[in-house]
Amino acid sequence: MKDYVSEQLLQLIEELKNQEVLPADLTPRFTVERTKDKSHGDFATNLALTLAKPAKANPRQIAEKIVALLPQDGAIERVEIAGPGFINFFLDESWLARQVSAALADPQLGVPITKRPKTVVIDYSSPNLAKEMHVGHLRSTIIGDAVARTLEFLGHKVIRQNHVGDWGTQFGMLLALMEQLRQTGREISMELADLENFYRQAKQQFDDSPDFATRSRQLVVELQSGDKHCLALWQEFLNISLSHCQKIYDRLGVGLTPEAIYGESAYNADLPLVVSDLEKTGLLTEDQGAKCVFLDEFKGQDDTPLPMIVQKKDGGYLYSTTDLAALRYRQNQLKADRILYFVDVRQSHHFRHLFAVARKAEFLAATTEVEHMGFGTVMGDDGKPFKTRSGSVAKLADLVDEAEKRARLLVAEKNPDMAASELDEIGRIVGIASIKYADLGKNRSSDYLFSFDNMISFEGDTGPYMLYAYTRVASIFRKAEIDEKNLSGDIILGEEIERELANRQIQFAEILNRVAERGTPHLLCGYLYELASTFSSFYKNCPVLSAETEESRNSRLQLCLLTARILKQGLALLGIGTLERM
RNA sequence: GCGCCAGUAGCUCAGUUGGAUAGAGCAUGUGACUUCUAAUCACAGGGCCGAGGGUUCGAAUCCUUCCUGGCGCGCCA
Repeated sequence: MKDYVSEQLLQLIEELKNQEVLPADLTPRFTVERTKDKSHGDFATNLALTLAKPAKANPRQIAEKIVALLPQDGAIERVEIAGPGFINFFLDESWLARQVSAALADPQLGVPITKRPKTVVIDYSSPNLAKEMHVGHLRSTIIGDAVARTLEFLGHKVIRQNHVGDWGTQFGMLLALMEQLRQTGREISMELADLENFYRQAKQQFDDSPDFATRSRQLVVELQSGDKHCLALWQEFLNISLSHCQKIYDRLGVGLTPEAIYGESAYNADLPLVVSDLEKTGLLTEDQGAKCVFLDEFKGQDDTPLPMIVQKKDGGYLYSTTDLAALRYRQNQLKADRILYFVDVRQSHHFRHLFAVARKAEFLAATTEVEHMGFGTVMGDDGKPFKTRSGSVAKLADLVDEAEKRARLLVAEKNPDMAASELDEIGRIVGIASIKYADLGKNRSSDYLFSFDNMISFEGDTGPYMLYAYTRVASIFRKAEIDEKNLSGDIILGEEIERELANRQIQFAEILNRVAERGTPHLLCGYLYELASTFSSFYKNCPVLSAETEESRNSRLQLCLLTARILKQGLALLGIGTLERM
């Protein structure tokens, strides 16, 4: 609708140019926005205000000219000029009602499939397989997942890439410990059940025992040269670690599968080629024995050029090299039109550098968009990165356990007679929803404070509130005992709150497009919360099943149905499941 | 030292890229359950948008100088 109004205004500007009210070379910047205040209509534009200066006229006079030129339109009931020269648009009620009917008839709920589908590669989650997944992986995993789902819903082809850390020197000490345990006849898979502890043991031995450290380094070299024994140990380790990750993904309802795994080691063979190709394009410089790329835009202290080192003086490669290889693979093999990285915002400098080098080296097509979708740190009550009470990094699995436990407790409090199995199920869904909603609801790029108390408080803007809102709609249909497929009749927007609800409902598409464009699921959370809260208010004020007339009852049932569908779909795009009762 | 990000109600956070009277939730206070789930709803109080200066019809938003906090900055990832 916003786009539609903008379109008309653009035509109108041309008309004004023909009339020589405006200079011909002018391309005005203006906005069409939803209003905050109902008295300002449903939409408003500042066009007349921005035109005042170039037209050398009073903004209100220009506004009048604009209004006079606006075509008669079924969607707009009336137009008003207000304040210093804003033009306010009031939506036609029957038009709004028809939009609701159309959305109900549409499996996409009124959200158009994109006319220009893109292949979008999304790099997210990407844990280090040497350790267990911890709280630091939460945001990348669930924000990336939500954006992936949203892009798919809009009709794009999404390729998920889980760029796991499965290579590097730390694997030497892990393999050394595996080897040692095997010699003493211990069952390795058992020992690896607690990855975190395994890593700690290996690290400790590495620090304490020179023999162990030597063996570790030796194993790294053997692994890199493709030694069979080493590769087998390494593969065994990876399998176990990956299955830990998959377990977390499944619990969290994250749409990552083994198919998405394409780790650092996948690029090993490519690394020398990256370096030689950089050399061919003349970008490579040797500096103090290391192979570097220097770009003029990247300066360090005292204006000294800042290199991107792609090969160390000992011949080893670095993460920059791997990232370049990955970027090229995504461009050439995966045919990406757009590449998104959901990685800690602290790496933003690295990514700027990486993208610039990749462009210069033509590893990326000029038309390919690449964006670092950085996210902030999860903080504890003390304002420092979130840790457990004992001061160690919080394992994701423990976090999920805790959330489920707390959620179950509160659900049990509300439903003293509920069967244990149902409590488990509901507690699980509510717990996960709480964690995910609390995280996804915050602006991606800033740090946020993690608090179980806030997110499982069950009051206000929380995951549980969203699920509760959904169950209330669901219960209406249970009670009514009607098949939603048989609902028909016109939508009647008699009450102000009904109008408001309809207005929200038809906004879904606009929100999803913005989420997809900016990689910001918190906009969807905010929208769904407003929808749920508008619905709660409607639910209070407008009896549905006992509505005064049959027409009103039918209309309200349809408003309920669309609310339910948008809530369910919207939450699904966030990776949050719904419940029919709770 | 250089660079990036942040500073909005007691707390946690929004603020549609410069728009109309800066908004939510929690917490506090008041009212509403014989009526579709009160995990709810309605209402109230609460603000020098870190500070100063500038740009203009109009600034939380843009520019500038400071203050405070966080994070980066050549062979880790």
